[in-house]
Amino acid sequence: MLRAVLAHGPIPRSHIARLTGLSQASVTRLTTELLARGFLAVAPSTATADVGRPLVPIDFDVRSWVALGMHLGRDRTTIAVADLRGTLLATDELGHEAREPAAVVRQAVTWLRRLAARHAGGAQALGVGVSVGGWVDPDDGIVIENDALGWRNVPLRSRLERSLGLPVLVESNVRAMALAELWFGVATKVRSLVYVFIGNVVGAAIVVGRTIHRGPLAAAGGIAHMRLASSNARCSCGRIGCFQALTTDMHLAERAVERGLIAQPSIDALIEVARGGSRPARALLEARARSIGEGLAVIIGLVNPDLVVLAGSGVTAAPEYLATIRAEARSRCVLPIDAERTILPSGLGADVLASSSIALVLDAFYRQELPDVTVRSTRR
Amino acid sequence: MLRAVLAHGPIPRSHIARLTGLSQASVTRLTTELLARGFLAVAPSTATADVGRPLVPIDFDVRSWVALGMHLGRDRTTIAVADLRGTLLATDELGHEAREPAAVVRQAVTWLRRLAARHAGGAQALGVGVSVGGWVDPDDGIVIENDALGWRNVPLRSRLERSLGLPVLVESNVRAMALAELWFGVATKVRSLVYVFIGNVVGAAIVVGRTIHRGPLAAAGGIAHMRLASSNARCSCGRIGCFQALTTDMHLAERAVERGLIAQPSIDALIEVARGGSRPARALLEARARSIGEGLAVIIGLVNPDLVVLAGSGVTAAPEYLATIRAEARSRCVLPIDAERTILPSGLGADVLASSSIALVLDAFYRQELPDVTVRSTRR
DNA sequence: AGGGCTTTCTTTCAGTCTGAAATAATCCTT
DNA sequence: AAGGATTATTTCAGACTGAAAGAAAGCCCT
Repeated sequence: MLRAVLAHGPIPRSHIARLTGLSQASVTRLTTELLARGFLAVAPSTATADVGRPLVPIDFDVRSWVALGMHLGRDRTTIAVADLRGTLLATDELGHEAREPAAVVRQAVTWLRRLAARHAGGAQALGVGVSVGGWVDPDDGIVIENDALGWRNVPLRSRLERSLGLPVLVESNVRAMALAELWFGVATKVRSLVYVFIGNVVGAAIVVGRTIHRGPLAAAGGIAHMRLASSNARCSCGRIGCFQALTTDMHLAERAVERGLIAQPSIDALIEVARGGSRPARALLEARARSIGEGLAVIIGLVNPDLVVLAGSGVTAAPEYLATIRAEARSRCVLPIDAERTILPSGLGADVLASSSIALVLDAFYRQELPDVTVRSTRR
Repeated sequence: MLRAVLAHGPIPRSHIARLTGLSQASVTRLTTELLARGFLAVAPSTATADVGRPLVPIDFDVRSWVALGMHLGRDRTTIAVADLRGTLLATDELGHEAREPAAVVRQAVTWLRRLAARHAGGAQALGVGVSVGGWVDPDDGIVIENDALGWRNVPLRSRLERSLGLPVLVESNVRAMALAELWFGVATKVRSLVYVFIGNVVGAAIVVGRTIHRGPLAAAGGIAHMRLASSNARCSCGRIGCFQALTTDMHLAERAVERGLIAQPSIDALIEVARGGSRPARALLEARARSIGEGLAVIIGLVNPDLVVLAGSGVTAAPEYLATIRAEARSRCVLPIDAERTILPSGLGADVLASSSIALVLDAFYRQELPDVTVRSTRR
């Protein structure tokens, strides 16, 4: 029901009933409960049909509840406050003072408290979504391994729950971003999805039946060392031709430096040069796009999702290569895929990090998995 | 509930309640309904605890219902009758007289009717599972493409339902086999699974949350053209190093002929020679095992299933190479996988084809997806 | 202004499913 | 034959559902 409200903005009860297949009676009962709990509110009625009892549009109550989120990145923490619809009310970025878990957590907690106090307007917080890179076990809320921060087995959830007194949802950043895409991005109407992130690291998240598939080790989505045939670049794992070695920003930038196209290894500089007309720079970026397409073909062949969403600086910084990616994926794939429709760039803008941490909370909320928030129908 | 009965054989109601988490009251109600409908029966009581009211073991009623199945292969049709537990009551193989859909279907229907009449003992048939190679759309029951039989867009289900008057479930053979593994094989206790078949063709099936994931084109599990780096064998698709080109029986047999190891391209002959001590023959098989392991590493990294099940003549005919497959997969995989536990050979014997067609019916039955069979609790 | 008309929303009612707890059943032990 | 132990059944109340009847709230028309 909440999904119908999310998807269709302010919406009258009778439409909800039609969309969800529930009876009007059930919708009324549920909405009264949700109105009482402060999750929904009556929206100002817009001009509607000129006959019959007027529609009463229902919408999320953006005043009484908020979701909080934080993304713990290599160099900075992004914190966010958002309403139930996922609209960001405020975000902030904090440069790390130190990378020790204790210091990062302390800083994030302090500033998140402050941000919430200032922008939540007295609303209650549903919970806190924590998006963090590397290998994460969401069930226990533990960061198993994060090279960027140098963390190993950090019990993030228990620490944060203790100091914030709110439900905390820890998840890998790639999976969090996939959820954001699923709720607020281009994948809202899709059942299965593979989200592919290509930036300084590469990773994927698999969604089947609108549920993230994590696997027993919470490690599903590992595409870094998928072997591609198109090159023999050496990967940090010691092997040759890994997807990671061919597609990360860093790899490309280093190649460009080797070839004297740019002075410092920076992907932005390389894109700049390519846009300036440099043939070899463009060739490098084209080659990466083909590698990405090649990898996608493998993923699409194996998983055949409704949709593939591409994200990360490796894709968004130079969208002009999307066509190459699509063409390569299509030609490598035995399936007759419609690449224009099934391979899409991320629908989230610059606020991906903030949105993705928020998506963790709202996903749990919509699924009724949040510990203290359960909705049952009222009977009088 | 039925799953508990399937897993734990004859089992008293109170145990079912404990296993399923239902209350004893609900279990009683459901069992009485299922007993009345002839799905369950009271089993002969075995000697049990020597105090208290004796347990009444409940088991499937193997007399009043059966499942029927057929596998349409390249050269022959396998037909089967089985009880609700999946135990085969009778199977038969029919060589095709012709490969036209009409001829194959007519023959299969005739003989399946006869087999059922003879071995079902008056039991009703739940439905007919049809396992067929190639690209199949199970929703519409259409065989989109099957090269072995030369079929294109054959509306198999509608034809069979008309002539048999029973619910018909059409599914690709690989997915049917994965279901059989899920219900009767080594994957009964597992939530997610990738089933990898390697024989004259290669293919996979993906199970997440004990449900087959098919994807929008019903094409999930395509691993044939996944690129491996270990060789440059040319695939029928025109590319180099495809998984298919490196691992099918036919490919291996042809290689062996090229190298003069055997006279006729036959995988069995090659295995024979290798077992006889031929170094180059063994090297060929070892190389295939490593290729398979390499492919598995990609699959495991991406999907991270609870379990990988290997099947098909490419694996079962020469089980001595399983260790190589596992070792290669483990070494190629960045995850710390326990290959001995998570990569297993199929748990089904020679009756795979029959069992897999039966699994289609029982899977639908257990999920209550069979059109005329729905169970609701009784109230008096 | 007030009675129809139309549509939305609410309430009533009956039905289904559930589990807790009381009750019945059935065996073994003494 | 009574007592004990345990399983199976029934009774009961609670939760949820949809169908249908009823109330509400606007417009239209005279």
